Amino acid sequence: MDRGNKGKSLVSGGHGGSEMMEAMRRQQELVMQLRALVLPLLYAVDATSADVAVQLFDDVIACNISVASKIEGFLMMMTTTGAGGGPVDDLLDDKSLVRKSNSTTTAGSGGRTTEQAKPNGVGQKRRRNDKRSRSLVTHVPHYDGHQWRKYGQKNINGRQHPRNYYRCAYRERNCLATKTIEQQERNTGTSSAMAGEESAKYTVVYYADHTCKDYSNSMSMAQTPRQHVNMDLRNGDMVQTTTNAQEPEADLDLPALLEVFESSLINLDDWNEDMISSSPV
DNA sequence: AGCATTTGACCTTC
DNA sequence: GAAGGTCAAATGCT
Repeated sequence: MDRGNKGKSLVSGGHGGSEMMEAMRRQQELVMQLRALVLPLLYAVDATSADVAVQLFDDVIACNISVASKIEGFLMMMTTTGAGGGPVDDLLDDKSLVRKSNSTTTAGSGGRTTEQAKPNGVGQKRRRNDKRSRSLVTHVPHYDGHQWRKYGQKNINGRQHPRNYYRCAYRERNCLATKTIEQQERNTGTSSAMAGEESAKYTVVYYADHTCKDYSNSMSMAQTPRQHVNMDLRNGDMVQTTTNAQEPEADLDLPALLEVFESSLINLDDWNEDMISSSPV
């Protein structure tokens, strides 16, 4: 439904800062995808080179984050001092942003009350128009450098394909990152089902940031967890799971992985707002 | 046996 | 009340 778009505030185009943030974010995503592609293969060939690659990737990401934070600071200054004013007005125009934090105190009607209102936010509902979300369109929704565990699937009203819900596999480390993956409507004129699957695009929406990053990085330095990429035949979906398989994966879909660099579209409408709303106080 | 996924129920938001 | 998001028991897989 268009419910999710109802409150979608618009960052007016042409803001230099927004464009820069867009580029930085896109760069981050692409580096993460490249990291997920290269490291498993490299570890299978030469662990030493792989360690160097890990450092290089981390350095690139660190540089990116550094620049992004500077831009963020600049944007913050512009908005809090009232200069420009546009983005702030847009944000306040969104009802979801005004949504109070006291809604958490109302949790307590059903049978799971205390279990659900956990202090770390686990069990709290998120909305599709959550301002902290970022979306990505890709052919390979599972190659993002993180391990995910599926926890739900829903048929969405009026959609051809169900929406799949994933949370970070390191949730026990208080990593609240989640994402949803939804296959986009198939293009008309597709002659065969297989062709349709192969060219399928997925909308991936990320919620919250990974707080398990340090852990995964340190793990990759010492012993990169082997990742298995399996084909979920029922959904035509690839599932990346964390296992301790001994053999290097031979089932990585390289063409599909490479394709992501040509086809990924990052929808950054919300990212600028995200940076503003989630900035430290 | 242990772990991940599936799926129906429950809860929150709109 | 409908729709979306999450939980958790059941199920399947390795």
